[in-house]
Amino acid sequence: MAAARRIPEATVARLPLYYRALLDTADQHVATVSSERLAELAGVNAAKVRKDLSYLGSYGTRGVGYDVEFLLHQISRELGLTQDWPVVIVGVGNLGHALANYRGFGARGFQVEGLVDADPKKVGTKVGNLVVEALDDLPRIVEERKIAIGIVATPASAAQEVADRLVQAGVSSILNFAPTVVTVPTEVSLRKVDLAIELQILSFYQQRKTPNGDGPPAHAAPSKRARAT
Amino acid sequence: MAAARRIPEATVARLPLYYRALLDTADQHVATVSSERLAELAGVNAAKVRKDLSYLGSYGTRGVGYDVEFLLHQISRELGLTQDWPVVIVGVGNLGHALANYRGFGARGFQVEGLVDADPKKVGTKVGNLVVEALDDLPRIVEERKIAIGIVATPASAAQEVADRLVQAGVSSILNFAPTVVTVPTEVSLRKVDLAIELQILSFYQQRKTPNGDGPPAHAAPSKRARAT
DNA sequence: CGCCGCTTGTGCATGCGTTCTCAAAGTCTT
DNA sequence: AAGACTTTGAGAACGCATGCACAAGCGGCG
Repeated sequence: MAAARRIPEATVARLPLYYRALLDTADQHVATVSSERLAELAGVNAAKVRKDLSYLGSYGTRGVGYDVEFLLHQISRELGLTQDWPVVIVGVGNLGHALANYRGFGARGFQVEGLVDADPKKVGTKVGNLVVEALDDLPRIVEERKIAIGIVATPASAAQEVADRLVQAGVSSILNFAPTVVTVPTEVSLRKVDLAIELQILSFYQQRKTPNGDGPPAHAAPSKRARAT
Repeated sequence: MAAARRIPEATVARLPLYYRALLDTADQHVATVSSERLAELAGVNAAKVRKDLSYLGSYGTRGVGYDVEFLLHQISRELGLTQDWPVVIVGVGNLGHALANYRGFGARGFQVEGLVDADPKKVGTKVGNLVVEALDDLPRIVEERKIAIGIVATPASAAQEVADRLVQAGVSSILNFAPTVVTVPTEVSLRKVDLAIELQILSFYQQRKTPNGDGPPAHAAPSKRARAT
């Protein structure tokens, strides 16, 4: 079993897609899938599926396809889903609230085991079956509940400090929902989800579709100098 | 003006970052920024900033940098943020609720002008200052309010049908939050945000960090050229 | 007025990711 | 048991994105 394989980042990002597709397939009591079928379910193309899976090992059978249960096991092992990951959510506003109640996390082994907010008025209130705790208790919470993953769902202004505190408390992976850039030490993993940015990207392509007739002259001498002479 | 410039996808995805960084800069009454400074604020490197911005045009001044206001205008024009984009959210569960109340959208010109749910019990209830409407009213809503962008915040099981209905109703850009693959005609833009997938990606790297006893050796030589025959 | 220092814009090299293609390797059929 | 058929796994080519390095261009200073 060749350990320490180097799996490209792009492949890692697609493994959860395959995982989900395989779960669906298993639910329908299908024993094997071809790369073609899996590709269809995951919304990618077949060659990519095969190459991605080949990074994990030669788990397919030529002429047949992949054993669904076996592949599920391999991918979940690779993704670290064979264990449960307790997570803490910092910031119990609209978004934090929704995330705390989001069933999709628990279903994949991500149990929300802590809800934290800086606002004293929120501390002590219940969300689902959890009680909101104080930001200052973060180190204790993280240690006691062996939390490795933190979710930042605060306003942008608080995000960097919260991230710092999470790192300080011992968290080594952070998922940031705040609309701002946060930096963390290199040994800490960081991913971000920015809702407004996704819309802006859509807006870019949308705008190119709708030739909105009344378009103002592109070069509408916008204020400042900067282009004179 | 050289219209129809082709802007690489990777660049488009970063323009909102620059936009946000520039807004912050403008708030501090700073008139010009260098690519270096902008890179720092956006969390990328300076060469990338310059290359990205060069796709928009030669808007910088050598020896000086970029005029903040001018660049803001150019980027917002390119991203289509000079106009307002009414959006409709389908699915008023936890997530839909949070999205409906999320201030970040409105701040960038994305006004939520419709909330739709298939559940008759939810129709008629108020969320913020909007009343939830019926799924069947989607065509009317989209047309009357000139909505081009739809947000899917339903459970996975409903997502594909909702997407189909959105397209049918005339929406041409969709942001999908449901944890499933949805397909749309090629002329419709589609982006997805999958919360659980982000956590799974973190889990992958997290697992490689924590040498959890029975696991593979902790250090997976990162610089390994791996290419054994 | 010319020189100097700064910052942009871009050509180029490099690396990563995707896709095409096909031999290898298995199953199924007869 | 052998040949036909199917599907994987990987080599190779291609294309996109990144990062380096530097000339071109601009403002400021002497």
